[in-house]
Parts: sequence; C-alpha cells; structure tokens
Amino acid sequence: MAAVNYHFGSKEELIKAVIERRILPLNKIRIERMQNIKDNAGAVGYPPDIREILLAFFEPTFEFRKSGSGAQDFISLIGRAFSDQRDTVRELFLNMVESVFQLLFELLCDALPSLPKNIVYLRLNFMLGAMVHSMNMNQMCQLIPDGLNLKVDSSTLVEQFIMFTATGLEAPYE
Amino acid sequence: MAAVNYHFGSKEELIKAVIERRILPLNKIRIERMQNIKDNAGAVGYPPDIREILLAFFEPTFEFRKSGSGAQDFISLIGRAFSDQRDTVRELFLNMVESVFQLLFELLCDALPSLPKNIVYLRLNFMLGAMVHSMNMNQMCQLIPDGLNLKVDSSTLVEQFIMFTATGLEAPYE
DNA sequence: ATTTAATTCAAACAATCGTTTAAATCAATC
DNA sequence: GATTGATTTAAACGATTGTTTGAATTAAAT
Repeated sequence: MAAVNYHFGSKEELIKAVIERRILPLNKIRIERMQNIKDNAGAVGYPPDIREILLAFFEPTFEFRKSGSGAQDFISLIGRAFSDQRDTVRELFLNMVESVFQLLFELLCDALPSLPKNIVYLRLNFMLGAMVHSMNMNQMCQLIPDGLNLKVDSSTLVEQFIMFTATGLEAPYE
Repeated sequence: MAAVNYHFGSKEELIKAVIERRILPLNKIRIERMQNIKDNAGAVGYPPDIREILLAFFEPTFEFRKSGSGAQDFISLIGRAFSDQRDTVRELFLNMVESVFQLLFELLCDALPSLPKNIVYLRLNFMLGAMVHSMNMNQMCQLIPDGLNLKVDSSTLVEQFIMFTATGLEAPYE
C-alpha cells in the first residue's frame, strides 16, 4: 500500500499514470487512423466516408477491451469518469482524450456537410454514450431476457455499433 | 446526520427510498404510455410504430431532468449506477427498472419484426447508453468546441434523440 | 400544564482510507 | 562479504464515513 505513495506520490498521481499508460497508445492509433482519412479526403477532394471514420475510431476502441489483463477493470474506471460529475479521474481522462474527440468531431462534420455542427455534436455525444455503455456491457446484463445470445465478439460488436450509429448520424435532422 | 439512521435505518435504505421515490412515478408513466401502444397495436393488428414507442419511453424520461430540485443530482446518481459494476445502488436501480426495459424491448421487437431479437437487444443497449450519457450531458461538456450552442431544451433533445436512435434501430443488420 | 411520544442534536464509536514514518528487506557496487 | 541505495513492509497518524447512544428539543394527548 505504501509503495504506491513511494512510487507515485499520491493516489491521484497513480491514477493519472494508469490512465496515461492505457490511453496514450490507444489515442495514438485512433489519431493515426483518423488523420489518414483526413489527409486522403483532402487529397481527393471528396468528403470522407462516415463508416470509414467510425471504423477508424471504434475498431481500436472496442479492440481495447481485450488488451491484456485489467483492461476490463480499466474500462470500468473510465466508465465512472464519464458519469461522475466532478471527479479527479474525470478531469484527467477528459484532458487526455480532448484532442481525439476534437478530430473525430471535425471529420464527422466534413462527412456530414448537410448537418448543422451542433446537431453533429449532439449526435456525437449520443454515440459516445452508446460506446461507453457498450464497453462495459458485460457486467450490465442481468437484464438479458430469456435465452438471448449477447456474447458478441469484438468484431461483430464494432460492426453492429457502426451499423447503428452511422445510420443514426445520417438521419435527417428535422 | 443521525436522523437518517433514525428514519431509514441505514444509508443503503435511504438510497433505496430516494430511488423509489423518484423512479416509481416515472416508471408508472412510461409503462402506461407503452402499454397503450401495445394494446392499440394488438387491436388494429399492425406492429407499433418505432417513433411512437421511443417517444412514449423517452419523453417522460428526459422530461424527468427538470422535475423539481435535486433531479440533476439524482440523475448523476443513476449515471453511476449504470457504470459501477457491483454497486448496491446499481442492484437497487436495475431491479426497479427491469420490467420497464423488458416492456420496451418487447415493443421494439414487435416494431422491428425483420430484425433478430439479439440485434434488437444490442441496439436497445446502444440506445440506453446514449440516453444515460445524454441525461447528464450538462456537466460533460468541457469538450464543446468553439461556440457551439449545446443548451438544448428537453423537447428538442428528445426530438433529436429519437431522430438518431429510431433511424439507427431501423438500419439493416448485415 | 403535564405527561408522553416522536424527532433532532451532539458526542462518541468503530471502520476505512490516503498518507507518513521508520524499520526491514533486497539489489547492486565496491 | 560489507556497504550503499532502492524498495517493500508494518505500524501509526489524521481525516472521513456510517452508525449508535443518550440527552435535548419538539409536538401531541391527556
């Protein structure tokens, strides 16, 4: 127990280190893939494809669920950071993902030029909520009715997630 | 402080009472409205309309955000219950909403007869995640880029939420 | 007005948590 | 192998939390 303070100085610094260790590599991948799309779109002059954007962001994200032991616990931690309203974890996490979300937002705006930006932003938030909930859905399911097979592997989860959200994003807004 | 234990016996019992006081009336409304749709659909022989179902469920839910003082704090509490993995609040809450979610699920299955039930269930969970996140989005927004107006009133939020999720629910699944 | 019950208040309690301290253990260098 | 530095362990500390206790206060009934 005391070793924590010896190595990290405080509980908060430990959490920060944990989050950084897990998030930074993930962010690197997501930004890389999204930047590729952005560059490519800039080159050919067409707006980027929504499903491509979503795949670039969510494939690494959902893949992350099975990245070594403790990943599930880490996701629970982030889940709390999302819903806790004034938490230290929350601040740490949000500062760390701000740029990634910003890039995702820009790409979505480019891909959906007919939508007002605040509508895109609203739908982005719907999507992020769905994501957080899906990430720790494993433990959420005492609500499973009857004999439904909900043990979906990561790839079909991403597939279904994108199917749902992409279609939702493309919806008319009035 | 001691009055809590005098009246409720324990912290947990207090929380239970708080949740019951807020949730039960809301559930009553949601079930009533959904049951109406179900009965009506049964009478005319057509499957119920998705947007009608979603409105029946989410209009009261989002309306709840401005139901007296403390509503926002209560929503934060529930937000945690959703993401905490083994919490006492979580158990209490889930037991209390199980039947409502069950009814919503059944209605959605009726409205989307071409979709496998486990796909409907998956999408229902996407939707619930989006809902939880939207409910306490107020405090979530330090991510607002630039000068975006995100102060949406309840009715436009419901409207936009349904636009997004209904379209997503209707998406093909392969 | 007095008695009785219900409720609130103040203090104390054990338990837990984050942190600090000092001793013990380990590893590496001379 | 002794010495030095790094790390772990065990104990203690203050602060906080949920609960209990008994006295003080309030409200109601006689």
